[in-house]
Amino acid sequence: MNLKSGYPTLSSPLELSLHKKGLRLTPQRKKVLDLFQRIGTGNHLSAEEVHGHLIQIESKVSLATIYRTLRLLVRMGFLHELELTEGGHRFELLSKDNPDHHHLVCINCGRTEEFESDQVVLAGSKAAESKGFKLIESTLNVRALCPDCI
Amino acid sequence: MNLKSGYPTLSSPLELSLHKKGLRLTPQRKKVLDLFQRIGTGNHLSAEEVHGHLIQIESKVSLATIYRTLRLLVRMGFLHELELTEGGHRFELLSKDNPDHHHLVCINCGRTEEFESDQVVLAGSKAAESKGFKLIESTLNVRALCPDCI
DNA sequence: GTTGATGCAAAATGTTTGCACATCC
DNA sequence: GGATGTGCAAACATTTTGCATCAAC
Repeated sequence: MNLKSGYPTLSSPLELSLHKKGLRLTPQRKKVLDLFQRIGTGNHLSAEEVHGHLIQIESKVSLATIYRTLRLLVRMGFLHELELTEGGHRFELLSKDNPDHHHLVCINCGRTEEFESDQVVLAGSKAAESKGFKLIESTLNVRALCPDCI
Repeated sequence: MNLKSGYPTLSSPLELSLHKKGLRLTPQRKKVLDLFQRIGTGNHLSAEEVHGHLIQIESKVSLATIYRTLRLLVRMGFLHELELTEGGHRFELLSKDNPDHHHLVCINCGRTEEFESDQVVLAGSKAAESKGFKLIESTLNVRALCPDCI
């Protein structure tokens, strides 16, 4: 976009956030966030999977950079880190269309469904308030068996 | 058992559960569960910490056995496994006085408070039901900053 | 040109496993 | 006595780090 003369280069939210902190927009960082935006909300990828996708589709990115980038994107609020499964954390895109939501995970096959619940959010904030804590986020993980695994 | 005349040896719940499955009551298993019962409900220990406690207090137990025992005790319903922190899971005693409860964790210092909420339990079971899943357990993790870390 | 970022390989964690020996029943 | 459990050390999986080189600004 805006490749030719005349049009100013639009700064992406990522670029803006990075520059605000004196950090740089690198192809690797852009590609990782792009990947999450391409696969959309509700997909949970591990670091290894992100690496695999990027390698396959094109460029060589090192796994170390993936880890560094994922942590960065979480810190900057672009991604959300999940701890649903054993063996490695997973990440998902965070956006306005994708507010606080919770996960229903099949402990047998790993199938994951998402759902929202105002009561849960409310219960979390009341708990935090009553103990004098400042709420950051609350997530409900429901471990269950999916229809196929019952 | 019932070695001497008169008084029958009381079998512990642990021993009963083990024998029911053809498994054995070993000093290591007893000591791990004893430790959790001694420190009581609401304390969350990592495998490494359990190992440390047992080494200190007395006997040599190997870390491998701790891992095996913790998994066993979870499978048998004596302990509950938590995934509150980065870097290793933690375990806590499970008992009647200690029903489904949730955790409020300070992401800075790790301080943990517990709380209960019927609404949360309800929201989890409704979510499972609506997708045709069979509920196993639901846990709300609230990430926050404690008063000292704000 | 400067500072921050990447890639590589090595190290650090946390956890599991194979196998010989010990021990519970 | 025979199956089960333990300890040890080695294997594994995931994540982090030191350092030389590279690239964004």
